[in-house]
Amino acid sequence: MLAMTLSQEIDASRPSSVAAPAAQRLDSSVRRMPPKVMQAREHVFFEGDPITHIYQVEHGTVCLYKTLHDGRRQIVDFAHAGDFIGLGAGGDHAFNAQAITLARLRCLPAGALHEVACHNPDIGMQLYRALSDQLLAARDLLLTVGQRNATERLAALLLALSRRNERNGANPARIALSMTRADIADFLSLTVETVSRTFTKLRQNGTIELAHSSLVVIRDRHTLEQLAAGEAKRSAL
Amino acid sequence: MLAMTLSQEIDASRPSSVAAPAAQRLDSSVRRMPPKVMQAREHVFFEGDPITHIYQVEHGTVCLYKTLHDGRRQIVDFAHAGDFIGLGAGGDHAFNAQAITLARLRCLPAGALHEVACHNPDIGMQLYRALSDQLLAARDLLLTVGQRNATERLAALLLALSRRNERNGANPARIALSMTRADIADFLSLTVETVSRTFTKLRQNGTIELAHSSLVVIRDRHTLEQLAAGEAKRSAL
DNA sequence: CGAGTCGTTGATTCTTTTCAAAGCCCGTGG
DNA sequence: CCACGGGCTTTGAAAAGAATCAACGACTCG
Repeated sequence: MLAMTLSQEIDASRPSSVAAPAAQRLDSSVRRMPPKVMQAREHVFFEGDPITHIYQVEHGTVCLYKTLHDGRRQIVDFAHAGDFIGLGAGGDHAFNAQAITLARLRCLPAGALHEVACHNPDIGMQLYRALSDQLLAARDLLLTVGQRNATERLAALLLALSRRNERNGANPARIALSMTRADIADFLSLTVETVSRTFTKLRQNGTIELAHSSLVVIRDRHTLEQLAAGEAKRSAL
Repeated sequence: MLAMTLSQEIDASRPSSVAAPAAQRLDSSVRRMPPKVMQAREHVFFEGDPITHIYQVEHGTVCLYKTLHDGRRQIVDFAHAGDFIGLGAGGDHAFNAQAITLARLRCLPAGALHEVACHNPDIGMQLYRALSDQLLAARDLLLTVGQRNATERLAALLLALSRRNERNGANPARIALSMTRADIADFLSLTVETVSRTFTKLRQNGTIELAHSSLVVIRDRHTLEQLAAGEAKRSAL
C-alpha cells in the first residue's frame, strides 16, 4: 500500500495504461483525422468551448489549467505522449489546454468516439480507464498541493517525472523538464521564486544536480522519496 | 462560461446527474444486496484494500481522504446521497472512505457491475458520467486549495453546499454542515483554527450568520460569490 | 457531575509571498 | 562577430498570511 501510494504521487502521466494498444484500436475504430500540430504556448482549446474533439498527445507536452478571474492559475495536469485530453461527460470543456512545447495531437471527433465507445465495450473501457487514471492523478496532486511543503512538493514532482522515464525505458535519474519554472509553480501552487529557491536548496544539499535549468539529475533518490512521503525530519527541509 | 465555472467550484456533490434514474437502472441490473449502515467515523474501506464493491450513498455523508505517513490528511471529496464511492479502473482502492455521519450505502459487487456495464452501454455511461463528475470536482477543489486564500476557500465551500441544496429543492440560504471544523480544514487544506477564525470573520462582516456551529445562514450571497471567483478587493478579505 | 470532544480566541512563529534587482541564455540584427 | 533586447531564472530583503502553541468555553454523553 505504501509503495502504491508512492507510485501514484502527482503522477501527472499515465501513458502505460492507454498507450500503443488503445491508440491502435482507436485508429481502426474512429475515422482517422489529420494530426494537429501546436506551437509552444498555443492553446488547444479554452474552458467553456464546446467539446468537438478529444485529443491524444502523440508528441510534446500539453498543460491543462483553470484560472480565477484575477489571473491566478492552477495547472491541473501535464499531458504527455499517450495521454487523452478533453475526456468527460459534459458538453463543454471544463479547463484550458495549452501546448507548452511543440506538440502533435491526434484528433478524435467526440461524437464518433462516443458512438464507438457505446458499441465497443473494449474502447469504452479504455476511455474509462484513462478517465480513472486522471482522477487518481488529480487527487494525488490535491494531496501534494494541500498537505506538502515546498520541498516535498518539488520532490514529489521530480519523482513522478522520474517514474515516467522509468516506464518509458528512459534513464530515471536524468529528468529533462519540458516546463518552465512558472509552469512548475502553477502546478505545485507555489511562486516561481519559491520553486527556484527549492531547486537551489536540493542542489546545495546534494539531492539533485542541475546540469542547466531544465535538466535535473537525481543524486539521492532516497531523500526525494522520504521528502515526498512526508517522512523527512524537519532538519532535512 | 463564467456562470458555468462558478457552478462547479468545489462541487463536492453531483447528485443530479447520477441520482434516481441511474439508481433504478442499477437496481434492476445488478443483484440487490442488503444496504450497509455505517456509524459516524466508521470506515467503509481503506486505501490499498482490494475493490470488492462499489458503493452508492443512500443517506448520510462519507468523506474520501488520503494521508501522508506523518498523519497529514487531505479530504479529496465528500460523498452525499446519490454519489458513487470507489469507482475506478484499478484493482485496489486509492483512498480511504469514512462515514462522517450515520450513513446508509447501497453495495454493488464490483465484478457484477463491471459485467453489466460492458453489456449495457447505458449503465456504462452512467458510471462514466459519475467518474467524470468526480474528476471535475477534484480539479475544482485543486483550484480552490492551490490558489484561493482562506476566506475564498470557505466561501467556495459554502457556495457549493448552497448549490447542492438548491438542486435538491432545499433552501439554498440555509446550510446544515454535516462535517466538523476538522473535516472542513482537511478538505480546504487549512487548520481548524483558521477555519474557525474565517467563519467568525464572515459572521462579523455580515456575510453569513451562524445559528450554531453547524448551521450556516447565507446573508450576502453576492459577497460569497465575489470571494470565490477571486474578484473581491483586498479590503474585503 | 465529570470526562471528553469540539469550537473559539489570543499571542507568537514561521513558511512562503511579495517586491526588487541582477544574471543568464539565446535569437536577432547591425 | 558582437551588441542589444527580451524572456527566464536566480537571489536578496521585507511583508503577510496561515500555522503553531496555548487556553478557555460549550456541548454531549455516560
